[in-house]
Amino acid sequence: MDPTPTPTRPPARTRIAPSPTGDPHVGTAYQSLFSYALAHQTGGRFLLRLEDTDQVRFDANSERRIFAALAWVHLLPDEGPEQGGPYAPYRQSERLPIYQAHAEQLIAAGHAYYCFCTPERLAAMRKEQEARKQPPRYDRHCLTLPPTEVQARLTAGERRVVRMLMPDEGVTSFHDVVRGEISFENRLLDDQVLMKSDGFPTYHLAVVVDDHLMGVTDVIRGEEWISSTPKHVLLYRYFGWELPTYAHTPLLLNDDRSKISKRKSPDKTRLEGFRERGFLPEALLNFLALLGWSHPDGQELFSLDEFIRVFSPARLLKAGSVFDMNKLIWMNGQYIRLLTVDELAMRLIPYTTHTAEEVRRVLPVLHDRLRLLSEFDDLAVIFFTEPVYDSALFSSKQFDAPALADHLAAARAWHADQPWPWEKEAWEAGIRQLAEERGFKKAGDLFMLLRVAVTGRKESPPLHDTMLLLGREATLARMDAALGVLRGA
RNA sequence: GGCGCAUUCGUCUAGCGGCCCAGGACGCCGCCCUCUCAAGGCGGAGAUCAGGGGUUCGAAUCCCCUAUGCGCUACCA
Repeated sequence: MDPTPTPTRPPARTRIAPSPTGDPHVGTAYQSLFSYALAHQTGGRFLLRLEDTDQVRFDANSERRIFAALAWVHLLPDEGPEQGGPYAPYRQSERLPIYQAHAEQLIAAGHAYYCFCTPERLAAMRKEQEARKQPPRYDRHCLTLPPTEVQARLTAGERRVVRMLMPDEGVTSFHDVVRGEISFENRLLDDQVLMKSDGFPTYHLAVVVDDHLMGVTDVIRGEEWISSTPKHVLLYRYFGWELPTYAHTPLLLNDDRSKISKRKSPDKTRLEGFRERGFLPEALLNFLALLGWSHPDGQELFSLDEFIRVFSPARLLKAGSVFDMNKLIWMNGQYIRLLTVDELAMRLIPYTTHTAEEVRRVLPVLHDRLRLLSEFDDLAVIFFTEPVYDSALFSSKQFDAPALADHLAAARAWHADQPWPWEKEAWEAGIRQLAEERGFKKAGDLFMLLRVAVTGRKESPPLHDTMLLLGREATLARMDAALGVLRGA
């Protein structure tokens, strides 16, 4: 039984390279999903590399949280800062000498140069270019500095960056697995900063050096990186390295079709938020897999293992997709229904104030009513807390309050006479007969009267189930309490 | 502004020249089941395949143009 791509390719080494700057992002799980699947379907490895090169935005807690979030969605890396690996260290901040050496190699080869321009000068230059409606690009002021002056300013310890020297002409193109050939004119490329003045590399240098050194064969990343890819391709060429395979995935979108953002979609960006609200990681993953990709057989519900089996980057779509919370919630309900009572009870523990025993007891009647794990306590409250009656709920078209009280009293007496436990068929027949005797136009109205009396709500699991779960004494006591309200009102 | 990428029901998508006056899923509506709410079952509304030109006997599918959207344009990733 193997209807799917027996990969006829060497093992893939893929990576997710988040920057630890805050809340673990849904995009990280989205990208990881594809990279994880490709690596594992080819017998390769999936690695996590921390791109902590921005000292300004760095957040010390972020790494731990990213790792926990990936663990939660079952996308643990095979190599990374926590579990190590043959290409450690996996934090870029611990690889500074490597980037330094590579930057110097580029300078020596004439593919990069030192730049001493101040932020002020660059800002002024950009402003002027903008005013003249020209594309903002570095004017290469420092490219022509005499070598002796460069040397002198270097020894003086002046602040400087290293810039990449872009070719003046020609075209840089690369093949993208999902979009085909993409080309950029070299003369339009800016002389990118490779090494910042604080000694840290920029993304462009670090990603190329590390992907190569770590043996990454397949780069799967978001579409927002397409524009920078020519710079990366040029770097590979300067270093004389073999290019990885590129696959740029579609973007996750806000409702207004802009790139998904915390500001516009606060409920969709934080991975921890999904966990807090009671989404199952397998449902989130399944949902994410269906954004920008579809199962070859049209299946909507499938496991991570199944996804690994059939995933192919070539089936990735080109257009971005809006994250539809409605469908995710539906899918979560599907996954909840797939779980056994015992499994579900275990999963509910972090979301409930009740004991595992209590959860297991009432779960059978709540199972089909749950969409989010966090909804459990609200649904279960009828079993654990005495109802606070809203007299408006008792209102009936047919009877006034005193009449309802009489009916309820009769029903209460009838229940008290029944041998416990109340047997379903007999109980239901009894209620219907009582409804008829007491002149109810619809038997359903008596059921509703009892429902409100016993649960304090107009919606609940089937009444008989509910009463059995509550027990004889509690059920009768609640009827008495309801009677009090009805007579007082 | 420049460059790049994209464009099938409200949303996620199937489709890779004839099987499509476009199929599925979520949502919505109705019906069934039913003591309520769910779950489940059945059915319905919903897309002139962004627009316009080609190519072809035949185009959602290939080519060109236009429009629109998005992305990038930092010593952020």
